[in-house]
Amino acid sequence: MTKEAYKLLHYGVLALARAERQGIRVDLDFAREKEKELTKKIEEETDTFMQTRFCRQWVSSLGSKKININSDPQLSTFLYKTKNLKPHKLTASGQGSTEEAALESLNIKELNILLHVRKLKKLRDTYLAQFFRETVDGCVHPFYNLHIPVTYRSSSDQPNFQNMPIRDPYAKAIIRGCLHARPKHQLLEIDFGNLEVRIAACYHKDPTMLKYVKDSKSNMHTDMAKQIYFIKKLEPEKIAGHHILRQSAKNSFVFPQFYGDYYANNVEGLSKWIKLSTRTRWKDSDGIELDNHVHIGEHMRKNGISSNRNFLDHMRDIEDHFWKERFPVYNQWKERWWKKYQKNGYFDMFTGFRCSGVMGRNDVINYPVQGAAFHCLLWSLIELDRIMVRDKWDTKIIGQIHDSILFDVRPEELEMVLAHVKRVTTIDLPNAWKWIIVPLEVDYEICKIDQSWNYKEKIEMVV
DNA sequence: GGAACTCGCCAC
DNA sequence: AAACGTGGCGAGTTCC
Repeated sequence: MTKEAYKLLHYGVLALARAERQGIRVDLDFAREKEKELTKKIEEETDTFMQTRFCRQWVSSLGSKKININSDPQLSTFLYKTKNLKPHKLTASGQGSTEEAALESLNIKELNILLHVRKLKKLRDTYLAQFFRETVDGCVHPFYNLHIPVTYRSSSDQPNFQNMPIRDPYAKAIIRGCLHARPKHQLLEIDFGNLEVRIAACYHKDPTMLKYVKDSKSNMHTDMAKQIYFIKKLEPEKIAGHHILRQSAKNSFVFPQFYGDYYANNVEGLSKWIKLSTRTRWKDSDGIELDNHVHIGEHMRKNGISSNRNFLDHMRDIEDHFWKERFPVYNQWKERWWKKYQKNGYFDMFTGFRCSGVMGRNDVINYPVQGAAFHCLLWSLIELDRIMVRDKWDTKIIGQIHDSILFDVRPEELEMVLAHVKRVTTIDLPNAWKWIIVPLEVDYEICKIDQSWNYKEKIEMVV
C-alpha cells in the first residue's frame, strides 16, 4: 500500500466517524404504524395460504411434523421430493431452489402468496427491526467499515445503511419513509453517474467506451437494446415498452457482462423481462408492446428468433460482437491484466492499494475498478467533510453508499453546499488524480424540508 | 443453548 | 479457459 492509500484510509475513517456520530433521524412512530400494517397483512395472507389446497397437501405430506411456511428445506422437500416437480435451479449444496424465480417458474398461483409474505416479512423483520433496535435519541448511527471488503471499498452495519429498499416502490415508501433530516432541514443525496463504468475506462482506455462516456448524445444501453431486439430506432422516453427494453439490456446484459457473466445467463435474465416462455416459444399473449401494437414476441419471431435455442444463439453472437467488435481494447486489457496478475501474484489499483493472494479471473478484473471507484467517493467525502468543519456548516454529512453521499442540509445553505459538491467531485478530484482521464458526472436529489428520504427528487444544477 | 452453516434477498 | 463482483442480515437448521 502506498502512503497515499494509507492517507485515504486514515482521513476516510475520521470523516466517516463524524457521519456516524451525527446519525440519521428515524420516525419511530411511523415505523411502528407500518409494522402494525405489515403484521396484519402477513397474518391475513398466511391465513389465506393455509386454506389453499396446495397448503393442505403440504401439511398432509408432513405427517406428524408441523408445517412452517418460512422453512425453505420443508418447501423444497414438498415441491421436489413429494410432488416430484422439476427444480428450475439447484442451490449451492445441490438442493432444489426455492428462490423467487424458481417458485415463479413452477406456475403455482398459491406460491405467489408465499412469495408476497416473504417480502412483507423481510421489510418488518430486517429493516424495521433494525430501526427499533439501533435507534438512539431519535437517530440511527450506521457504521462504515473500511477494513472488511477485499476490494477496499466500504461496508456498513448496525444498521446496514447501504441496502435500504429503493426499487420496489412499496418497500421504499415504508423503509425510506422512516428516515429524515433534522427538523426544518432537508435531505440531499449526491451520486456519481456510471462511476464504475468510467473508472473501468480509465484502466482499459477503450476508444468506443471513452466516446460513450464523453459524448452525452451516445448511449451504450440503448445501442445494446437496439442490437438485442432488432430495433432501428429506440426512443426510451416515448414508449414504456422501449424503456423496458433498454433497462433489460442494461441490467441483464451489459452490467452482468462487465462483472464477468456470459451469454447463457444473460438469456435467463432477458427472458424474464420479455416473457419468453420457459418452454420453447415466445408468448404473444403478454410481454412488451412495440409501435403499431406489435408484441415483442411476434417482432422477434419475424427476425428469426422463435425459440429459446434461437435466442441463445443470438445472444452468443451479441456477446461475441460486444467484446470483439464493440470493445476490443477493453477485452485486450482484461486479458493483459489477468496475465500480469498470474505472473506477479498481485496487482495495484490506481489509488495505491495492492491486492495479492489467490484470486479468480473475474476478481482480478473487477476489484481494481470497484475499489478505485469507491475511492473517488471517499476522496470527495473527506474533502467535503474538511470544508464542512472548516466553514462551520450547520449542514452535515450523514451517510455514504459506495458512490453517493447523503447530507442533512440547512435550507439556507443548500446552494452553497451544492456548489462545493460540484467543484470537489467534478473538478478538484480529477485534478488531484491524473489517472482520471474521463469526465465525472454527479447527480443531485433533494427532499423538501421535513420530507422523508422516500420523496427525493432529481434537481437540475443551476449553480 | 450457542456457534456455524445454508438459503434467500436487499443494496451498489 | 471459464462462466456475476462486493457486502449485511434474518430465519431455519444442524452440530457440539
